[in-house]
This record gives sequence, C-alpha cells and structure tokens, in this order.
Amino acid sequence: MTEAVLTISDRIQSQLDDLTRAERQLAHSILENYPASGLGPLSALAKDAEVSVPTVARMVQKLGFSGYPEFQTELREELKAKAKNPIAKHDTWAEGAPSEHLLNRFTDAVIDNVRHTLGQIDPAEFDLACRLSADTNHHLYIVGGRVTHTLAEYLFLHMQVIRPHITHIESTSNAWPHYLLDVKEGDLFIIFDMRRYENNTLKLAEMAHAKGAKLILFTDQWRSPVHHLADVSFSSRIVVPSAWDSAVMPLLLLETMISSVQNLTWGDTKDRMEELEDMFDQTKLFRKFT
Amino acid sequence: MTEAVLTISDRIQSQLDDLTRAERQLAHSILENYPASGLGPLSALAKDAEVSVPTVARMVQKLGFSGYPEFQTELREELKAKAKNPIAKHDTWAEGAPSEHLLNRFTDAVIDNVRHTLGQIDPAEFDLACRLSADTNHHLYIVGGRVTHTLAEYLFLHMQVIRPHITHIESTSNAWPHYLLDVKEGDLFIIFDMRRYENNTLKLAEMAHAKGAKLILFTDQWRSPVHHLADVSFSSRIVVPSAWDSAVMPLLLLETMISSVQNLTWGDTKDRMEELEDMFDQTKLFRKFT
DNA sequence: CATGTGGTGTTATATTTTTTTCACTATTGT
DNA sequence: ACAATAGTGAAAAAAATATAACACCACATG
Repeated sequence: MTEAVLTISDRIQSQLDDLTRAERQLAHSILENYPASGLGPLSALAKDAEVSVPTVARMVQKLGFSGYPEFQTELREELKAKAKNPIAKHDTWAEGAPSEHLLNRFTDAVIDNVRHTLGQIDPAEFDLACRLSADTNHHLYIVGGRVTHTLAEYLFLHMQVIRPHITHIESTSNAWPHYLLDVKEGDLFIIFDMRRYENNTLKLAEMAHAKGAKLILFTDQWRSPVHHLADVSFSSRIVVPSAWDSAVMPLLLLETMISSVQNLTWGDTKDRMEELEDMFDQTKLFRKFT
Repeated sequence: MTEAVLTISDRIQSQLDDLTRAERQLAHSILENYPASGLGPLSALAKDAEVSVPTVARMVQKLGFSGYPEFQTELREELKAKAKNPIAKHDTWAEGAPSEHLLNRFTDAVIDNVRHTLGQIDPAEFDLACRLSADTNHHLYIVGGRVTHTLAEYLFLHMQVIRPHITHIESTSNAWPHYLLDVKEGDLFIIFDMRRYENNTLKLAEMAHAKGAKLILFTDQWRSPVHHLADVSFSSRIVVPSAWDSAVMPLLLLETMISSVQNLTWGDTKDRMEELEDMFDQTKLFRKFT
C-alpha cells in the first residue's frame, strides 16, 4: 500500500479554482508555511490571512472536513506520517511477505528505534565516549548484567584486540567486588544496564564512581538509575513487537563505537591484529577464506 | 552553523531527570512522534500518554512555558523554522552531526544490510525455522563460534525461558564431542557461523547431520560451508565501515525468530515466564520499575 | 508508627476557541 | 438601474479546552 492518500496540501491546490477570493487568500496563507500555520488556532490563521474567522470555518468545510478541529487532526496525522516516511522507502522489508508478517513488523519497529535513538544522541558525547575508550593509560572495565552480559562480551571480544588492560565483569557473579579493589582513579567503566535494572549493577557502579572511575552507560529509553553517575550515557529505544526487548539498537551503537575506537588507536591496533592473525594461522582454527 | 536555538525536544531531553514518573512518561510520549502529538489538544496528549490532564499542564510550566498554548506556539515556530531550512535535514540519522560522521555512515550501512538481507529471505523458510524451533519434542542445540557465541548465548538465554530441552555448545570448547553422544534423530541444531568460518563448527555440523539432526544456520552473505548441510539457512549482509563485521543483522533475525517462537508456544511459555517472574521477585535481584 | 511531603488524579471553574446567526456589501444578469 | 445571489465579516451562542482547587495515595522521615 503506497500511500495513495492525498495530502491536505494537494487537496487545497486542486480545489483552488472553486474557491472564492477570500478563501483563495486564505489558502495561500496556509500553503505559505505549511503545515505550521494550519495547526494554530482558527482565529490566528484568520488574522494571518487577513480574512474573517467564519471564512476559515467555511473553507475547511468546503474542503470536506466536518470542522476546523478535524482539519487539524488530519494535518497532524500527515505530519506524523511524514516523520516516519523518509526511512521507509520500502513499505515491506521482506518482499514476498505480507506487511503484517512479523519480519516486517519487527523490522519496522527496529528502524523506528534507530531513528528515535540516533535523533537523541549528541555526537560530541559519542566522540567523547570513544576517546575515553581509546585511552590505554587507564584500565577498562566492561560490565554486563543477566542478559546484557552478551553485549558486554561482544564489546570485550573486540576491545581485547584493539587495546590492552581490559576486564570483563559480570555483575551477576558474586566475585565482582574483588575486581574493584584494583580500580584506580581515572579508570573507565563501560556499563550495560537495561530494564529490568539490576541492583548488583547499580551497587557496582556506585562503588566504581566512589573510587573516581569514569562511567559510560548503555541503557534503554527509560534509563537505568546508574545514569545519574555516568559521565556519558546512551539511551536506546528497545521496544519491539515481542515479549522481550530488542538489543539491536545498543548493539548498533556498540559496533559504531568499536569502529571509532579502532580508528583512534589504529597505530597500535594494527600490530595487535597482525599478531593475532599469525596466531590464528598457526592454530589453524579457521578455514582460509575462499 | 549548529542551531544555537534549543529545540523543545532538547529542552525536554535535558530536563528529563528533573521530571517525575508521570511526567517522564508524558515526555516520552511527546518525543514518540514529535512534534505532532504536542500540537494537538492538551487532553488528547494526556490520554495518549496515559496521564492526567493536569500533569500535562504542570509539566509544560516546569519546562518554562506560561501555559500549554505558549508551548504549542513555540512548537509551531520550531516547525516553521524547520520547514524554511534550506538543507534537507533528514538524510542524516544523528541530527546535529555531519553526514560523514561515523554514526551516520555506519547506520546507513546497517540499514542497507537490513534491506538486502530481508529482500532475500523467504518468509516460508523463516516460518519453517520458527516451527522447528518451537517443537519441544526434540532437543535443541545452539552452537556458536569464537565471536558468534555471543549471539548463540543471546538466543539461548531467551529460548531457555520459552522452552525446555536446550543446550548451548561452544564449538571452540573441546568438550563439544561429548554433547553429540546424546543427539537423536530429529533433534535441532541452530548454528552460527560467520566468517572466518571455523573448522570446529563445520565438523560439529557434519557429525550432527550424520546423526540425522536438522540444522538451521545463521551465516553471512558469503555463506559458511555448513550451508550445504543446513535445512534452513539465513545469510545476513554484515558489511559496515569498520575493520569488523556487523552482528546487527543476524541479531535482528534472531530476535524476530525468538518473538515468533514465543507466539507459537505461548500457552506453555506463559506459565514458564510467570514462574520466572516469581523467582526473580523472591531473589530481589531487580529493582522495581519506578 | 505516626506525620508530613511530594506526586497524582478527579472534579469544578474560567478561558479560549469554534460555530452559528444575521446583517451588510459587492457582483452579476435581466 | 434594479433585483437576486453569493460572499463576507461582526457579534453572539455553543462547545471545547485549559487552568485552578481540592483530595487522595504512596512514600519517605522522624
């Protein structure tokens, strides 16, 4: 279904000839800065177009609306749709599946999450987080919870190649207090905490913070309480048509960050990666890429 | 030129911490489809956000507006300004960052991956894979490699709640041959193998196949050699502007599949989840959602 | 365990906004 | 030139919307 729906703007233009003088004057005023002016009160619009109040009321009825409020409601709908549209060039993602198929609905939700999340991220903060993560003068601790430890592990796996001095802590393990003994001022914690937020993680964050460590937090749109302690925090939208939350958005941020950190430390990383390659070749763990 | 003017969205964002529960709920609702919802009547907004009318009135005052009308007026001004802005603002994901910023480039690539991958997925095959995964008459083995074990673990964590008889095998561990002893005809293997494809994983797949097990494979666009043995295989595009491959697309598929399996087994899952909830409540591992 | 405070929703009041009514004006056709 | 008609706006009536006042509940504090 490719939105064959006429926009209100279209409707006004197509009926332009059937309108009277004052109405045309009004129509042009509406189109002048569309749709903003149509979303204000009727009286303001009338004043702006230098026509009388009833003229406005009559015209919207002429356009087929029951009244001014309905006209506004449709304008807002249009605006809403427009905000979603630029991304959804495909109305279905999995071709050959109806748009109600979970594959399409799920993907829609994820794309929505991407849009919302990225719209709220401050690039400067992101860059800061990357710089912090690239600083090998301080130890880097990566902390995940019950579910999020998979994200933490993913980050850990990559960071391990990029830089030294990393520790992966699972807040669900009761061994974590031991790790905190060695924490020094200026060390960095990358913490994952999505709902349901875990008490262990909060405690850990508090203690790390008290020791003067810096905190980067990956959380969801509702924000873990750790957020108050964090130097940088990224809130991802994670709602999908499922009983569970989605980890796609946090993972996307994570991978972007990994890539960025990699760039920042390329000089050192290069050597480390080559070394790793050699080791892999020797152990013959992998097949040669054909 | 970076908009010295704070948008209302920014203002809400920055004050998010000073807001109360209901107000935050409202704030998210406003940002949900911004700015459309804020341009409607106060009562509609309240209903939409599931808060009371006065909560809305109070919040806009908290944000520094004299009242709801003024709030709306400024929203409209913002909209007007945006419409006038010559540059097409929405071809970037992270607003406020140049389109060359890694955040935007990376996201572009990921969306591209989504399009390509889903375009090639046969919904019927996907549904088949879900049905197979939902069948509790057979044991389910989940197999991941060096990096992909994080994906495997993620799947395992969720499947564990949904259904019984699951085992998570890491092909990098040398204990895996032991697991194969118990494999019966008709058992299901969900295997992750992305480049660099791992010999261990291939061996494991071959042996499982020989024992009459069914195989579902998550791989990349170039396809792991396991592909020849698999009953269903999903090839994700994984190229991103990074030294590493992206796991976002496979994760997206995975989550969709989890959701689908959950739906198929809802009758049983429901009980399992409630039981789990109780156990969590008792251990007080998590904070109550505030 | 009482007591206070901050947050929230329900109900009531005030205000604004929209619609209707009606009188006036301009335009067109006879 | 003179109806007749359609178009327009001022003002009043009706409807809706926003603000204020109050009461309740939950939670924290002593």
